[in-house]
Amino acid sequence: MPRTEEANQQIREAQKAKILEAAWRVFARQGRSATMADVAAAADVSYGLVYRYFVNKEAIFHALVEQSLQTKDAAFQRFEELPGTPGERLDRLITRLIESRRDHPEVSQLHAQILCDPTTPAELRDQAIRYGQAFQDMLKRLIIEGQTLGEVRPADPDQLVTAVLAALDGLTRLALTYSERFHQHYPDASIILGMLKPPAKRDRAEKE
Amino acid sequence: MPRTEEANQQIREAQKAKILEAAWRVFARQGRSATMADVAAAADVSYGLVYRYFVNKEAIFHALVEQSLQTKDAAFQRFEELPGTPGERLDRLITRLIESRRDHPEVSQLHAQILCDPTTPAELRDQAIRYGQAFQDMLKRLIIEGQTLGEVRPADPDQLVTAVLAALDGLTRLALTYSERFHQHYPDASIILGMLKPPAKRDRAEKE
Amino acid sequence: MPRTEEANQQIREAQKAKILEAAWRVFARQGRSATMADVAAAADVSYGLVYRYFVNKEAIFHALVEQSLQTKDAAFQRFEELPGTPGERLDRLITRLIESRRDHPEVSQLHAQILCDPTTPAELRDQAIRYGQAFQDMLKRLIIEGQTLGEVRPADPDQLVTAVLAALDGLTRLALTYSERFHQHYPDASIILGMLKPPAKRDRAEKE
Amino acid sequence: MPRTEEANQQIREAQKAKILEAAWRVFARQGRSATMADVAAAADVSYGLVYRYFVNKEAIFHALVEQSLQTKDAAFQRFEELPGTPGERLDRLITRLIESRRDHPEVSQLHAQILCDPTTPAELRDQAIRYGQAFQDMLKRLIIEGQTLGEVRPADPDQLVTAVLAALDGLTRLALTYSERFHQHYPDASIILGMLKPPAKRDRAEKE
DNA sequence: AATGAATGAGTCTTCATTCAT
DNA sequence: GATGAATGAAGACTCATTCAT
Repeated sequence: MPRTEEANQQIREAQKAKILEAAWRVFARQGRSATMADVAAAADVSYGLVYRYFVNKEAIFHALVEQSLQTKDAAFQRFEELPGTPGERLDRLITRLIESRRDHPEVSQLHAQILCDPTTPAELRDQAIRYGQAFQDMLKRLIIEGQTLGEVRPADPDQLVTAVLAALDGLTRLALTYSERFHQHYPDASIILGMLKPPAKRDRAEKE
Repeated sequence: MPRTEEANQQIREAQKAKILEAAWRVFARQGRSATMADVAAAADVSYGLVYRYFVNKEAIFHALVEQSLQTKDAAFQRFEELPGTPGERLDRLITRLIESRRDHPEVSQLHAQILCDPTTPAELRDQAIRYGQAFQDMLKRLIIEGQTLGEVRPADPDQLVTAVLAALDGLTRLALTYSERFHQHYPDASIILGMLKPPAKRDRAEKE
Repeated sequence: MPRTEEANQQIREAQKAKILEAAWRVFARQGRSATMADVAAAADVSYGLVYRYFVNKEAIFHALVEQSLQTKDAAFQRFEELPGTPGERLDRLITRLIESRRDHPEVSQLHAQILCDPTTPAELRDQAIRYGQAFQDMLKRLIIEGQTLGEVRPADPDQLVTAVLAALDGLTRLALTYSERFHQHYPDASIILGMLKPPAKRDRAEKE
Repeated sequence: MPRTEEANQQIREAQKAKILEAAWRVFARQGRSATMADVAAAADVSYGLVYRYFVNKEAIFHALVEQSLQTKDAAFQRFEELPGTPGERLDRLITRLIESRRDHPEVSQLHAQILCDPTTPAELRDQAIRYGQAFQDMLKRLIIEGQTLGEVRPADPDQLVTAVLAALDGLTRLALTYSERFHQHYPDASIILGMLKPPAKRDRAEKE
């Protein structure tokens, strides 16, 4: 007696989710060198089943990136609607990001792996790059607004965006690399924000 | 008639250098997944010859890290002897590092690859980590000195070190990832230094 | 629908047995220099499949030695329970061994190969050496008992054991080397037993 | 100023002898798996020079076998001229062989290696087999003569030859394999000779 | 839908042999 | 005659992917 079409659909979705969830863990830890067998084992699923849901290894990465994309997009969506001056909102955004990278590093780790590994196919890489775009756009907008109010350092907005991205990525990779030893010195958001804040009078005076 | 021992010595050094030079290019671009055949081809040398100069693939990485280690150590050595207040020297140090990462990214790239790839053997990883230690120590010293003079933001020195390292690493990886497209927005040193500079009065007032 | 676990179990055992059986033939003939491809081909199995059942080449040798170990141990076990005087039992033991080496030389051949090849890893070599120990012990016991009854030549039991072992090993290697041409002159057990039998009176008289 | 032709000739012979001497040691210990580099190093000679004197690795084995062939042939020649009854001469022959195998095992070891290693080319193998022929022939002759005098066990002479050869070969391989541990139990010649001596009366009675 | 046995192309490494000097 | 740098074919092992059940 065959299952109903609907029941099959549910099973399919559940299995796919289970595999993806396992893939998050496995690839975050072991990078692209993790094997399909690792994924299957982590998902507690048979070897061949992974191929029923994903045509190949790369497809899993696609799905992972896609998933993080959606999550982030939603998060930024919500963020844009929050109140406050641009400077205040930048504070909150950066603070939240730093905290989330410290406490839930999987997403950033996977991202770092994909971008760092040169064997990543171009298509997947581009997709991963696109992932940060929404964030970059928003950041740039906030920075420009903040600059008009004097809340943000008067520098090229694109450079400021780059610097913040770099710092965040760097934190992810350090966390990935040095692990425990590093957590003790995880920097406070205010330090990172120093890149955005207008310099102290003294500094400006010195430069002149 | 055989070559003189001296001539052989020269050939060996030249070949070893040629292979290492090729390895820099290949591994910086392709990471640990580059094959020995890639290296041999890049060095324009036969497959087996690479093994005459390096016992195995890992030995090449060791040699590369060792090489960068020496370069950096020497650079820091010279740096420590330069004059100026801690703040001024920090300025110069960071500026120089940012520039060198922008203009000669191979070293940092290789480093990022080795640390990022989870398959890197522990010994090699440790060696690569050691590589940054001299820099970290110096940075911390300068920061602490700078704080006593009020030139550096009054925050946990270890966190400041971490933040600077993260930003530099992040820049390397962004440069590696986004390549050309990214260079246009490569941040000015003053932005990165914003993490170290004392915050403007306004900020401090807000916090109180 | 997947196979039952039981069916898989059967397949695995059958395949493992098939590969081992092929390994017996291949390694007995070609020694440690036989390739994994040879084994796979002899087993009529793909290259990679051998590695599903044996982690590496050495593991196959271990399995082969282990297998012969069990066979021999069982044979000796049965033998120890047989009736007769020590001399009679020695006769039967040697006779049987000589015949089995003539008729089923694979085991002894593999053994000779492993011990003869200086590249054999120590662990495997030790295992192969252990293989003969049970036989040596029994032989020595029978010899000593036989000597008390005057059935065995009064000489150092260890030397007698060594001599018998040497003769048997020599037969194996000759069989391995000279093959067919040799079988016609394969010695009767009584000749080998001449090393154990008490010398004729005349001999003893001559020596005095 | 070129050397004289004669001087060159001398150099050539000296070098060839040096390489062969090194080859004896290296191949006796490591078998056919020893590398050409091993030989060159043992001869304290450059890598490429070995190829000037021997077209390839196999040629070295040929030369080694040839060399032992000559040595042995000469030894047997001398032996055939010695006085005594066949039985006495057998005693002396076997005794001497056993002693020489115990005290100078290199020749027999190399031989064992060549015959044992299945990768040995047929030509070389045949040459090595031929090596024992002179000895076998003499042995058979002595045995037959001894049998007419009642000094040797009345059995098929070919089988007796085979048994003696096997025992000697076995001793060599045991010596090669078990090394020191084995020397303590190295059998006395009289034990091996037991295979040739006529059985004691009791034995013959049993058989009838 | 699910399983895991089977395949084989790709990579590292060794070493006999060649060749320029 | 002598040297040792250079070559490349061969073999062990891994793992993404396919397929019979």
